[in-house]
Amino acid sequence: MRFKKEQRQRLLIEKIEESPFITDEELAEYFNVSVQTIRLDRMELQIPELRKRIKSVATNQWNEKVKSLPLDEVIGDIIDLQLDERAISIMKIQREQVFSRNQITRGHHLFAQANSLAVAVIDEELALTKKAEISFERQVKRGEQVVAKAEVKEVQQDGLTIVHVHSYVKNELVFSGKFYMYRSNKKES
Amino acid sequence: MRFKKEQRQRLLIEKIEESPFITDEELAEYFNVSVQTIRLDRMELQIPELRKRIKSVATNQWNEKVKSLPLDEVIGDIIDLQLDERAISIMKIQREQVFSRNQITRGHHLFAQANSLAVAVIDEELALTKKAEISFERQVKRGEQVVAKAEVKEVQQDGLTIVHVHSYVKNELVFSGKFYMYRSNKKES
DNA sequence: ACTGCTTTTAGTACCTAGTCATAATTAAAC
DNA sequence: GTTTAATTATGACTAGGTACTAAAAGCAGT
Repeated sequence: MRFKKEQRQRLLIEKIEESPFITDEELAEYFNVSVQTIRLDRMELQIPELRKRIKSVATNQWNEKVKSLPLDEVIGDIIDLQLDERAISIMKIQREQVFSRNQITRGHHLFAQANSLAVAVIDEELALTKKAEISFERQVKRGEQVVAKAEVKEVQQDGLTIVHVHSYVKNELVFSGKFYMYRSNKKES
Repeated sequence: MRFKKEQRQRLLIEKIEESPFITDEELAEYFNVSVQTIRLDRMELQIPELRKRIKSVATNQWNEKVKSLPLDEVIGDIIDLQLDERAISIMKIQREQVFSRNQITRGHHLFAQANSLAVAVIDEELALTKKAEISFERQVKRGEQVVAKAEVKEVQQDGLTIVHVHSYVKNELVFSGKFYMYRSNKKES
């Protein structure tokens, strides 16, 4: 039996996402319907024709290659910042940040958000991480919004600064870390 | 004056390389010759038609994307892997990975390399990081090649696995970390 | 069983950005 | 000034569509 419209259209979206270089004819064969049906579906779903899909893949990545370089000096969006005191950033977990098998966020993204927040909160041209103790408290899934809160705990006379970062999804702790930061061009990150 | 054949063909190659999404008609206008001449030129020079050029850009980059997701599942290139024993990966620091001000690698990239190596070394469908203690020993600059070595230190009966990762630039320790990993769908990363 | 509605097919004309082949025109070389 | 090379024109055909019209099939309620 062939699928009915609704399901076919859902599958169509997937199919095209998965392999955008497929013609209407091939799709028609795949779904065992006429070419016209596929075209109606594409129209309803606002899916452009093959050539435009190909072109957009080509141009997107043309642009991405040029573009995707800045943007991530800080991971996540900083929404509050009190230098040398505290800072808050939010980050929504995207598809690219999760393991495809189970949709769980790969740890280094949570670390990156926290670490870059720890860098940002310090009132200095540049701070570098010297050491960190971190703990992943609960799994974070795709689509969830992670709120990271950094607090400067201690500034030693040599500049070493201890920053605590706690990350939450809806008030639930998902990550915590204690970062030992050096100011300016002293040590490492 | 219009160029003569030889020169026009040299420029044609450049032009198409520079902006591969240009039609024969636009090229004809650009060089002030007929469309047919452009087509003859393309034939002589073995340059495929617009649609094939677009498609090849798209497939190239689509493959890269498809490849670079699983390849991105591990940060850096794994060059040695002994499951549940040890693993080595290398990563060359690119422009995008450093602070533009001083060319020092942002910490989360070193962490990401180490963390994903710790995930990879574990002989399980999927491992998640529970906790980590890490230390940035020396600054890493753009262009340097970081060699991360992971060693499985301890596997407890509940599956908790401790992995040590040491990262080097030319035999000099730049990063070290102790990762507490859970196997499969137990806790967090 | 018949009506009314949605869904699916079919068919036509037209489009873009080409290919391939042939012929005619123009420019350059000797 | 003729020959050769380069350019342009012309017509037929292609893939992968759009846009539109119209017929047929499927089904749901009465």
